[in-house]
Amino acid sequence: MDSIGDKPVRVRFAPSPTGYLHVGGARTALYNFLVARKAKLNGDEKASFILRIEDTDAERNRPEWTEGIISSLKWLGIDWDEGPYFQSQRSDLYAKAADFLFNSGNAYWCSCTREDVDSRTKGSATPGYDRYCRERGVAKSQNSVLRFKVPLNGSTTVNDLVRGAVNVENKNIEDFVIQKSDGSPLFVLANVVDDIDLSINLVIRGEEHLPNTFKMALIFDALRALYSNSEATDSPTYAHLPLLVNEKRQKLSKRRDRVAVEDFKEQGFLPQAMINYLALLGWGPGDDREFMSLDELTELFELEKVNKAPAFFDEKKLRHFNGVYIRNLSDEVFSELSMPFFDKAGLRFDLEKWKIMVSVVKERVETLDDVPKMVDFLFLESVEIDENSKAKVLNQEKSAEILFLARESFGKATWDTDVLKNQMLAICEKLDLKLGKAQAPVRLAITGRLIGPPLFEALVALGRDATIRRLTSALEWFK
RNA sequence: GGCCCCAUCGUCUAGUGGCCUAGGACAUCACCCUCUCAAGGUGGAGGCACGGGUUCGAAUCCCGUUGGGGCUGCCA
Repeated sequence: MDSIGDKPVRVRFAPSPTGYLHVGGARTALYNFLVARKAKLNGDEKASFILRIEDTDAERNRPEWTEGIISSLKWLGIDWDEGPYFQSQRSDLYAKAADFLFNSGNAYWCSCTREDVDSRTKGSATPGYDRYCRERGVAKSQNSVLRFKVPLNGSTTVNDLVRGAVNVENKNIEDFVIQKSDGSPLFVLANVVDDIDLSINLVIRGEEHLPNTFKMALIFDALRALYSNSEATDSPTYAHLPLLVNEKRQKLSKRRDRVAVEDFKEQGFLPQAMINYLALLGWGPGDDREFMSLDELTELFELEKVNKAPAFFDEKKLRHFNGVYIRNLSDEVFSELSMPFFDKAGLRFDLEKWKIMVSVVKERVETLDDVPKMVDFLFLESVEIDENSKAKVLNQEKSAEILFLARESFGKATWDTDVLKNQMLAICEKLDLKLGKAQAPVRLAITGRLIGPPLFEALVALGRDATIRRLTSALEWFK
């Protein structure tokens, strides 16, 4: 989508600050961002990506959630051109629209309580509001809500870039509430008013909003006269994105699923990997490419190629992507990015030791959170020996000899990976063992585990004194 | 229940009537490489939900069935 007709593309991401930014929201934001960016790339210089905070529900909104959403977007590298606009600061607009809808006969006051409606419609074939107050001429009061007067006949069609034309009979749309009894607008009203006011011409959002879209189209038509002097007389184009679902194929939920973007940051995922993976959930470039930078995504992304079916957010694949992105980092950057994770692990960190390990660790982790776990033994006074591994080593023949000979030769060897390896090779020859077998007891003594980073780099980083000490204490196992 | 959406390997996808004996990636299995573990390499298993049409020809178009999901709030 290069442009909407001849007008500059104006898209928006409109989160509600009732929780952190989750991956589904992040993907929606990303697609909006890519569309605007691509439009600019193709010469639509005024294309704009707008951030709008939908905080009309005073009960649930918290400023700290807004902060969280904004910082998550920034972390991901998703930047907006305009805003953030806050709906809570634009009440006049919605009140004016609500008044207009009432005065033009498109809305009416309703004093029914939830219980009233439920008792009347119990057992009815058409649940939902029964239009009870539609012609009663109820006056505005502290207990009344404003409802939209949905046409009884005809049908409403929404043109969707992803799904094509979607149609619903108006009689199946209930007379929905557009303004609460406290005077604040509901989502459908505020959303339409702002889209008009901000001249949004392309709405990209999650599929859960598809049913709302019919109501919005109705509101839009009814409001046309109010805004007849403005440019926004054409309804925006819509693109409803397939939902992101959990393993049970249900919509990702903030309460049920652990999907906060900030959590992924905490766990040591890289924003570039997140972006790349998220972009692929519901879209593909058409060939077999999977790894793409933001610039490449911008160039290749096409809303029209977005899938219709829901996509499972697979953390396994995300981890794989993250590992690839980590391995592509320079040692310097990787080392730098690891620092906060060492802090978090609370180890007695030593930069000189770490420097020796950087490149070999980089090849072996999938998240930055894995980093301290892999080299913790370097920063501990003594290591905790894994019991299962110890049992294996004790069962293995010649373990004691290996440890004894290693301590002897390491005591006087030049402290260098190649030298140490050759020393071990000599021991192997003497005991008629393969290095793979012989290194195990030493590794356990030094790191406490049987798996870990390459042994000789680890020894060099640990230092001679600590190495000898750990070998000596391992020798105690055999007494 | 009603309205709406959706349906290619376990997962994400390529595929837009013949190039499909359905391609790639993650996960999985085997082997190779190897100081353990990774990474890398090679190979394997694994899919067009089902039933009808349309057509010389369908994963691709149409209808139905089944299955899944979303919405159904004075939330967004």
